[in-house]
Formats: sequence, structure tokens, C-alpha cells
Amino acid sequence: MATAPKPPDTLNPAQLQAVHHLAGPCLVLAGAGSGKTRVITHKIGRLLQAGLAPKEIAAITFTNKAAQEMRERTKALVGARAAKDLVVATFHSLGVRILRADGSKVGLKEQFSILDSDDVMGVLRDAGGASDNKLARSWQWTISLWKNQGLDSSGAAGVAKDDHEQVAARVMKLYEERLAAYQAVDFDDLISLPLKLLQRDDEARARWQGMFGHVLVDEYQDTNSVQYELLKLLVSGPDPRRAGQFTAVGDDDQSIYGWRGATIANLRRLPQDWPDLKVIPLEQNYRSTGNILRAANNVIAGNPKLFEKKLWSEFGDGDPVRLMECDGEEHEAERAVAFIQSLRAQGGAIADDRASGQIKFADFAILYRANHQARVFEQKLRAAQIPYKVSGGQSFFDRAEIKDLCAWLRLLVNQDDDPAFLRAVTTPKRGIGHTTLGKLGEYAGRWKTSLFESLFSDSLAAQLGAKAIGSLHEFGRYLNDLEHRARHTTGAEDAKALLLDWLKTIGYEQHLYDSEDSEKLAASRWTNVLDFVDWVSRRCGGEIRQEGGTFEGEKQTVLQVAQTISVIISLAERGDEQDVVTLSTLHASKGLEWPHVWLAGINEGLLPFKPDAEDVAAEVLASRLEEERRLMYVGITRARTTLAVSTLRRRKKGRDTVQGIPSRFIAEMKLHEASTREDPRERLKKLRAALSAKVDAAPPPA
DNA sequence: CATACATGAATTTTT
DNA sequence: TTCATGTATG
Repeated sequence: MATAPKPPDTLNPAQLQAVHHLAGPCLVLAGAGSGKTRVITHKIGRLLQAGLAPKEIAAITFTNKAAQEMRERTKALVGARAAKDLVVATFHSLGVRILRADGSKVGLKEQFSILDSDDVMGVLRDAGGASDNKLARSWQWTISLWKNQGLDSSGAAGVAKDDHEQVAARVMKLYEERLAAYQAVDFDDLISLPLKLLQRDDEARARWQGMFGHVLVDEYQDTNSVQYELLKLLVSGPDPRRAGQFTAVGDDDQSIYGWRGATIANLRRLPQDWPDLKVIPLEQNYRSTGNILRAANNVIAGNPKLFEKKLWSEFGDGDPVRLMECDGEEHEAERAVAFIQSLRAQGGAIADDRASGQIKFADFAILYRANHQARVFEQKLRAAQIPYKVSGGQSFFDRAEIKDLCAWLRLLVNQDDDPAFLRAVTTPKRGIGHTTLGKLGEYAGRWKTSLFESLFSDSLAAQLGAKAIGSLHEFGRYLNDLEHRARHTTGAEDAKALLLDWLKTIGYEQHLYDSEDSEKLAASRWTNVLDFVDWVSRRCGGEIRQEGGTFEGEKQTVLQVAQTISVIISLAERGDEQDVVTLSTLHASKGLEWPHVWLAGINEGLLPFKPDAEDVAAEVLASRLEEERRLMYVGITRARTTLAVSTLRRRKKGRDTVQGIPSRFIAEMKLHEASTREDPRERLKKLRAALSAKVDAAPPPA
């Protein structure tokens, strides 16, 4: 029976080589499941041993979650004291660091705001005069892609291909002007502005180049060209002991974010830009069985190779990959449920040797190309009383009530943040309607000031009624008062008291009950608010992370915490440890693994995905197909012991049902005929056993 | 004319 | 699930 491989206690030769290569640039090509996080953490340990101070070592990731994990794993290896001063940051938080220190050199004042994507949409709708969300979204999309290529509006105007892009470039110009006026930046600016800053300012560049003795970058294949330039600048410079001291860790075969600006050209460029680059492939896989790895290798062999690399494992073949042909989506979901139930019913027989006998729900993942595919699976799982979670569901920080509060906090930090002002001034309602705000906006626009700054102007007062002016002034005064207190309040206890007092003063709880028609919903929103208050005040008390032990950091004022709020926003991952089946898109599954994985809807049109009608150049089509193939590869390599791949015989398309064609990637897996087909009678028997088995399923999440 | 409800369609996502 | 569009109703 299948036994999953187990990572050894020591590093293998390739890993050792990567860890001990300290002099000069290093590229680690880390295949799926090859122990790349181990390499990064051990290398950090080695660098410390070699005499670098913790604060001279930077480890850069893409997500807060990855940063957190790296911090914890490093802490476990080198101890809390050394780990504390390491610079473990996301690209974006590093950008914030640079801008907070030197932003004045690109025209930013010290307290700038960071707009989230909702704010950006609002500004764009406004700037472009669009009533239509779709249009604003497509502008946002286009503008972001341009920014990720290092273009500003004038550059964009040059490359705009069609009418739509021409308009987007014009809107981008207005957008840039607004952001400058608001003293606000968007997420893309957090990379591009630091780059601009370091390019322009010799003093700042020298300082930042001298700061790190070694920079490690995780998921290097996901970098976009702006991130590449920023990194390159950081690890260049005159000091030979600093220059070229970096380790990039990535896997060209897992590059699946080309559509948002990531480019594997960055991998190609690396050996060119650094002729003494040491390239070390990690090919030994500690995750999957031989059959799974073989399928993965066979699929990815269809792509042109950038670097030579082939995964292998010391462990046995394990179970064959199962091919599941299903009639339709419903049938597919039913079979996935049966798959889960039957494996669980068989219990320890095929249990992963790292699991303890009983197979847990959390050992299963159902992965798919597009979010909407989750729907049917949710239905069937609920019906079978199998608990699940949908990854990439609404984040705690996306909830309206949390955004309301964040708007206030942002406004405290930067009173010129107009989007935050508009949200805060109207939540809860305080007798300031759109007429008043319209006049205020008109006034601010005329004098090129922010809304807040216009509040107390005498000439504005002349245009508005006494009541409106009264409410506006009251709001302004309260905000000033609150800002003053937030500036001087530190420590968890005091911070919490301040925040609760604020909520009480603005009547937020009442507001929730008034605006929500169900009392239950209002209560749950209020609970979120209280969680948020807790979260903020813990950070004021100096707590950095709560999971896997708490870091004691410096105490911070409420204002300081408010400042970093849009960046820290990492899920207060509650219920992370629950025993539930995971439903996830293939994209969101990268970096994760499960003993038993079901890849759903592996059909032509879905994977590889085919947009309905679009005329694109042949080479674009080819490179998209390559990325789809990598996506399939990522999906396959998530599985440790059992992999099931399902296709649909019938597929809904528009209002009619069309014949489903199995994805070409299924053939590319080259599953042996014998290993793919289960004897139907055998299957029926298993199914029956599974259905009649007692399954102690907990109720699904709400 | 505006609101309510139903119906249908849907790339992928982080900061 | 969410978002947008269409139909029916006041």
C-alpha cells in the first residue's frame, strides 16, 4: 500500500550545497516538495553562523502567510532572539518600510495612506466618470498591469493598443493626480515608488544597499519586472561584500501568475545579470509517491525547459492515479464525496504514515480551476455532512464592518485621505448627506485641498446650512481629538479602552443593528468588530504573531498600528486547525499539500482554460497553454499518496449542455491503462462499503 | 419610474 | 458564492 515519503532529518547534498553557498548570487530551483523552506531557514542559520547580524538578513516573500511561516520556522531553528531582528517581509511591507523612511524623496509625506482595491475602484469610478463597476474594474486591472511593468500614465499612453486602453491610460493620468492629492498610494506603488526612489536618490540608495548582507527571495518565479529591478538595486552597489549577496528560490515549473504580471523572464535574466550565479536544482521530492511524480513529470515535459530539472523520489510507486470520468458536475461531486468517504472507511489501510491511523477530513483537498466550480461540491459535501472550508473565501478584513473601522484608522493617520474620509464621515450616518458632501467636494476640488482641510473653512460655511456645518465641524473636532489620543496611547489595555470608547462615541454597535435587517447578522458583525479591536490592541501591546508562540515586540501607539494596518492585514486565521476538507482553486493551492487530492473538471476549455471569443496572437496562446500546463503540474504535485483526476462527459456551456472533452493534460500524464481503470465491480463494492460505513461527520461550517 | 425578486453566468488573486 | 441583467409590480 502507498506510503508517503518522509523528509529526512538531515539535508541532502543539493540542499547542503544551497545552504553553504554564501559567497555570491545563488539560484535554487526548488521542485515541488523538495524542501525549499528548509533550505531557506537553514541558510539563514548558516548566515548567522557566518557572522551576519540578524538585521542584516532579509527574507522576502509574497504573502503575509508565507512571511509568518518563515518567521516561525526560522525561530524554531535559530531561536527567538536571533529571529526577532531578522527582516522577514513581503515585497510590499519592505516597500512600506522604504517609503516610510524616505518617501519624502518621491513627494510623499511621512503619513501616507495605502488604498485597498475597493478604494482604488472608487477613485477610478469617480475619476473616469463610470457608473459601471465592470468598466472601473477593467481599468483597475489594466492600470495595475501597466504599473507592474514599470509604466506610468505617459508610458501607458504610448503602449495602449485599442480604444479601451487609450481611455484607461487617460483615466490613469487622472488617477495618479488624485492619489498625489490624497497623499495615498496603491499596492503597486509600494513596489514601484521605492524603486523610483532608490534609482533617483544616491544617498538613500547607498544606505539601503548597505543595509543587507544577504537577501533571500522566496517564490522567485512570481516576481514581476518592477520587483526584479527593486531586488537588483538592493543587492547591487559598490561594496563587494554586499553586492550580489542573495539567494533566489523558485521553480519555473510552478510559475502560474503570468496573468498578473509575473514573468519567468526574471529567471532567464538572472544568469545574464549575474555571471557568477550558482544554479542549484533541488530534485529530490519528499512529498509524493512515484506514480504521482511520474504523472507530474510527464505533464510538465510538454513545456520547453528553462533549466534542466526532473523530480524523483526514493519511495515506492504507491497507488495508481485514479481517472474518474463523470457524467456531469453533480455526478462529479457525488463521486468526490464517495472518494472521501471510502478512503476514510478504509481507514489506516492506506493511511499516510505521518497521519495517525484514521484519515482526517483535513487530509483531503478538492482543487479546481475556477471558483464557481466549488458550488456543487459544497452542496454535496453539505448533504453528506462532511465539513469543509472554501479557501480564498471572504477575508476577515474584507468585511464591510472591518473596512468601516479601517477607514477611520486610516483617516487618523492621514487626514487628507479622501476615500477614508468619505467612508468614515458617513458611517454611522451623522446628518451629513450627499448634498453637503457634494458641496464639500466641490470646494476641496476648487482649492485643491483635501476634504478634511476644507472642513473648517469660512467660505465653505457660507454655502451650507448651519446644521450641516455644525455636523461637519463636530466630526472634524472629534477626529482631531481621537487622533491626539491615538498618538499617545500605547499598550494593549489602554488601546482597547480607547478603541471601545471610540466605537461607543460614534454609536457603531447601534449602527450595525439599525442597518442590518437580521439581528443575528448584526450580532455576528459586532463580534467581528470586537475581534478586530482585540487584534489591534494586541498589536499595540507589542505582540507580533499569535500562532506558534508570541513574539514580544516594541509597544506601539494606536496611531502606529493604524499606520501599518492595510499591510499587516494577514488573516486572523481562526479555525485554521479544524478538521475539514479543503476546497480551493489550483492557484490558491500552490505551496500546500494534502495526502489525498481530487482534481476536478479537468476538461478542455476549463483546464486548459479557453476564453470564449478572443483574438490573440499564436505565441500568446502558446504561452498561455504553457502556464495552464504548469497549473496542472501544480495541482498534481499537491498530492502525497492519493490523486484522483476527474473529467466531465457533459459540460454546461451557456444554456445548453455540450459534450465534455477530457483535457489534453490527462493524456499527457501517460497513466498506464492498467493503473487507471478500476474494475467496475470492485468499485461498486467499495462504494457500497463506503456508503454504509458509519461516518462520524461533524456538521459543515455555516 | 423605482424597487424587488428571479434568473443566469462566471478564470486564475495578493498586497 | 457574487454580480448584473431582466421582468414584474407598486
